[in-house]
Amino acid sequence: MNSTSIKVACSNCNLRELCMPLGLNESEMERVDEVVATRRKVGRGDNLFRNGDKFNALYAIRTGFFKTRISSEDGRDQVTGFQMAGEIIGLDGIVSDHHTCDAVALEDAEVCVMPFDRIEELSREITSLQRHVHKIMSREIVRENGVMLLLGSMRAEERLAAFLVNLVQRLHARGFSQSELVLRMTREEIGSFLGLKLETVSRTFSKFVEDGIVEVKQRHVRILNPDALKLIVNAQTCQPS
Amino acid sequence: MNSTSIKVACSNCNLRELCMPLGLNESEMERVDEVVATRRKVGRGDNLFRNGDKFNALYAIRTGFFKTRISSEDGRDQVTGFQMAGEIIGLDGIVSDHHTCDAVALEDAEVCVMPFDRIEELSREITSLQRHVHKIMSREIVRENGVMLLLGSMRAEERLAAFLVNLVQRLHARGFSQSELVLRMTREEIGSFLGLKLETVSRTFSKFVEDGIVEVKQRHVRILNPDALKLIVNAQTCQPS
DNA sequence: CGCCGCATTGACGTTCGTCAAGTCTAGTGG
DNA sequence: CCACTAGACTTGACGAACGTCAATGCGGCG
Repeated sequence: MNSTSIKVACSNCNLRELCMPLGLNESEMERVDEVVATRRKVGRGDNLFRNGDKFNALYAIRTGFFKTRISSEDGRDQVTGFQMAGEIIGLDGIVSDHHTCDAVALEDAEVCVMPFDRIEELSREITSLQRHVHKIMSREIVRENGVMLLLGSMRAEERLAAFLVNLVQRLHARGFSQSELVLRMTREEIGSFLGLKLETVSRTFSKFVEDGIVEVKQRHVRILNPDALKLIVNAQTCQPS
Repeated sequence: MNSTSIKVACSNCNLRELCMPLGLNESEMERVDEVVATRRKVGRGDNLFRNGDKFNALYAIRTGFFKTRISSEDGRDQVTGFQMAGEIIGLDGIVSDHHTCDAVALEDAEVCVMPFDRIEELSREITSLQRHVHKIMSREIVRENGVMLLLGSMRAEERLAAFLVNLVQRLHARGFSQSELVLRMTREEIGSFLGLKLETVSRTFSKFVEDGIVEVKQRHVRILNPDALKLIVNAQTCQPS
């Protein structure tokens, strides 16, 4: 009953189309399985890694929900992303051999530990794995570009709408509802991610409720009018009344 | 007088410690030279690539200055970065095989075209090149994290100060002055990057001038008090008077 | 010389932050 | 079973920071 005996191979994992490259043959598949050295459980509120920690591995989230966060010298901090099952965290550590952000579990979680040396070694031999690693990093760059657009040019309503649309879309890709979701983070954490204060997040939720776009009961959100939400995201700045 | 005859090999390029991995032996060095397929000149105002273009290559900037920019559906756009000699652009294109941003030359420029297939091929064989490619991508992720912090939690003065400190530091690493710089971009482009309007950028410059921190004459900036500038970047939110 | 794009400056408005009071919910312990 | 508490959330009143609009200045170039 130790962790190796109950080990689920990547090749059997139901998240494999999220984590792994497509089109591997059987022998490649077996070798990629070996990239996952161990699993690690992270309790709610605990850090998977912290700013300053030595970088050794990337982590594939098997279950649970994380936030990543950076802090400025004077103590302000910024949530840089929320990560869910099938997503990879730790890429920030490659450049300097040390992590530059904190990864905090927002609910009890389990991750696959993938030592980076092993990833590099294997991706020298398996072309599709190499390409996959490059894509994962590029995807993160493109994602952050999108967040920069959000933070640099959107107003509160647009930010929150974009946030909800993005979350629900990612959850849907994992088999959850398109219209209902449970937020794993507080208003303050949402605000930190969106560059807003928690009160503004709360007010904006209330505004959406008034407008009949969503129902909100604490962290439970039901999207009543997804089109309206998407419309807000792409809103021209000029709307009469 | 054609482009191959005047070709400068990476191994002789004075930017090699910025673009290339360290610690290559001679034969590796020669092979890495071959990653650069051609050079390409880009006139001021022209695009190196555009959103939607097929992704083929990464580009190392030899001379000149670029901005990268993404646009939302409704026409707003966001400058996602300014790039100078020795820096690599095009990483956004890897994930979807198409570029997702525009790269525009802010002055006449020349880039080294590095077909990505060739990079991948060679980095399967030269471990230090592989590691180098990973670091470049990770560095970009970390850079964008920093921009998110800036956009999400800093006020106008802090943003502009951070911008100036960052620019001058990168220029200094290239042998330019620590205290003097010529901006290659308009106030509007600075504003777009920092999530501010051009008037706010202008006003904030004027404020810095009043405070004796910088001298500004159009795009010419001289930093009189670098410590004050760095202090603003890390300022506690509470300052009396 | 006159034009044009870029930059500066001022007056005013909007959005969001701040501060404070109060509500809801889940969890604890009597 | 219910009172009690702590943390998260909501709501209102007010103010600060930044955006908007408009007038003006400046410098380079044909």
